[in-house]
Amino acid sequence: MNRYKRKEDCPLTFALTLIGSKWRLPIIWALWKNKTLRYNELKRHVDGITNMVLSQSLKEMENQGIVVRKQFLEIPPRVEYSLTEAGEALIPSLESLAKWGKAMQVKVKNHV
Amino acid sequence: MNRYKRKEDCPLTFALTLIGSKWRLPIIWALWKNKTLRYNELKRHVDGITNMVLSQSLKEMENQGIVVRKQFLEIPPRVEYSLTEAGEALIPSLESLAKWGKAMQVKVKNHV
DNA sequence: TGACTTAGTAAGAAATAACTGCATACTTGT
DNA sequence: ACAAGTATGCAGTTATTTCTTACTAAGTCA
Repeated sequence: MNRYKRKEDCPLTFALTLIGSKWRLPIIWALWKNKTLRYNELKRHVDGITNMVLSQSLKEMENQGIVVRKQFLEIPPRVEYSLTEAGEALIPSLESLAKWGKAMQVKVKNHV
Repeated sequence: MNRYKRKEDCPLTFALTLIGSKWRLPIIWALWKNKTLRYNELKRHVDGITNMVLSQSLKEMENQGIVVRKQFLEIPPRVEYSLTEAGEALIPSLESLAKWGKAMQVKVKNHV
């Protein structure tokens, strides 16, 4: 008895499609901590991410309204990324989730 | 400059490993709504899930301390699943995330 | 001229997650 | 006797994500 005909209609599932893949949280976190980062700076903050995945993710997050891209017409090129208001609105939820995650980590450690 | 040497140490990333895969939220949600469900009942509530994925997920979630399995020695077999306290502690975070997700859904609809 | 910088792109391979279909062993209802 | 319901599990395949290894443009600096 789901409230939603399609799973995609559930706001929670929808939220997870926005932040649930492997690199979304690290990207959001780096932007939150630094407010504004250039492409390669961001890449250095998100350790291990490839160009492919980073540029793809940024493009998607821009379309989804989580991230703003600001391009300067300079050479060498300069592009700055930051969170939108909607992106920042996500932070409290993430902090709440992180708190739960932390408690779970402790529990697992003590149990095993 | 991550605070954690390994990504797995981040409580947030850890939380997502617990709830981020395709069927975790639907399962948790069904158990939250109904408090206690037998295996096949649960399966009917989580529309489209396969036995493979459901039984696998339940086993993992039991190990992770999110779900309790209570087995009755009857014939035909009876097994009841419910959320642990830790599992229920997750609900407020999910509600907060869902609220954000809902706002994002509206935003996307209005924009496109 | 040739190396260096920045912000990406492209194509294919590899890794991971999920699905399909079937099997179990026992009991109740028709 | 036979179908249906109980709680799973396994093998094999497909689908989805992520990674690898290149490569680009335009200008600067030596």
